[in-house]
Amino acid sequence: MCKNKSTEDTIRDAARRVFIAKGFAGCSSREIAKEAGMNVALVNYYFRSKNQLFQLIFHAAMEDFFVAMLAVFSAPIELEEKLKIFIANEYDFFSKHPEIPRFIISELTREGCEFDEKAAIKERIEQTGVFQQALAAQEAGIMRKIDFFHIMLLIMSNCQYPFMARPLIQQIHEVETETYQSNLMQHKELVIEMVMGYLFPKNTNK
Amino acid sequence: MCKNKSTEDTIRDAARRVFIAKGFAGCSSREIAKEAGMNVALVNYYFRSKNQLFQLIFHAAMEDFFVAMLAVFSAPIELEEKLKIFIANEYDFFSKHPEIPRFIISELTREGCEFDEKAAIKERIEQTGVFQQALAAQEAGIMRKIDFFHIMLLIMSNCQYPFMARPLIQQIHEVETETYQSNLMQHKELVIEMVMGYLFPKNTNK
DNA sequence: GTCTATAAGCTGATAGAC
DNA sequence: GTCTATCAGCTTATAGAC
Repeated sequence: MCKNKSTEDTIRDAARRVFIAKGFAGCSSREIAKEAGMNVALVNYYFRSKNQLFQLIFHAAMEDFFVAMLAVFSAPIELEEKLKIFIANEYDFFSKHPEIPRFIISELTREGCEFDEKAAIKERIEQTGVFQQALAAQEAGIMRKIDFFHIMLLIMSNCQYPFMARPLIQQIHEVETETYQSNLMQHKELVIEMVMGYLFPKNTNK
Repeated sequence: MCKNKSTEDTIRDAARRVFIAKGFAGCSSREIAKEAGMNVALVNYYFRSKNQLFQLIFHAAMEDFFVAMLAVFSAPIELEEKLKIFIANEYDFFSKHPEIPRFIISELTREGCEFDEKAAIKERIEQTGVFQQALAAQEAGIMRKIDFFHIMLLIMSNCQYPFMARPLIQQIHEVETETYQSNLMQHKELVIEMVMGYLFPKNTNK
């Protein structure tokens, strides 16, 4: 009901938009202030420095990114169904936030982007029990025996790249952005079929 | 035999390294000059402006990128073999130039990066005849009937993302860069198996 | 909390000496 | 061709008035 966002929140939201669109190096504090309808002094009053504001936005983006992944892994369902839903969820999430994968990868590549700390992503994935579930499925002969590294990379490649690469693919295929997006909805089904077919090969000898 | 590169070439090579590592917004003309062991005035003497130098580097990178793709498409070999070699070649190329996909996608995303012009990638792919080859294979029932858009996106996702996402994947899996690179060599085989298996389903009923 | 004014430094680009 | 010196304009960040 409170339509009046605080100054702090207004700046934070503007910063998120600008940083995600242009990256840390691609924008100035003044640009963020302008986007928020404020002035530079206010940005530094609330967040001390451009870098500190950036860390805030970046860590929040990483958190959203991983939370979207972890939620499904924790669900008490069969592995095959779980991975299927996982892929579908990733497509839904990135349809709403298509810039996130490029933003995260670009900024992690940039020197001076501290992020060794906390996170501990692997631990958090382990805690969902999905590793053991995969191992069990592999032992039972249901799932192809490949390392979790490859499984994750496979899925992430096919879920994230299509959103990151839109400008490049459009350069090649000369389709409108709307057409591109609807093509990705088809691509999702195709990815599910291919990845699941590969990870869970059915010996269809009746 | 001529070990003395010209000043122009020295600056161009330095610019390539710096631009590809840090992006247009992430570096200054002075930094490029310093990397080349020159001063700013020389950079602008030979290339007029930072932006003009960037366009030169970027267009050359795009050209290398697409030439690496097109070479295989033109070969007079069977489609299945062709795509297999294509994937292997992409992995070889990106092993040597792992920053290229991220560089191209990041800069194409940046506003102010002109590149609608020339290129005409689609035409150049069409001229290799690989489209028709795919259509023929689909008509003959050898190849799964999906649009070339999806085939390309599938292959590019699985060939480019693993190189772009190294910092992110290392964040998750906590492996050394050397280990990561050797994992990608395994991943190549896995990608070939999965993609080829999906595109060319064999009804193994003997 | 919010503003203007200002600090000190970096930026792209050029003029002019050699 | 190569250099130093310099330009106007932008950058991050802060000091001080209100």
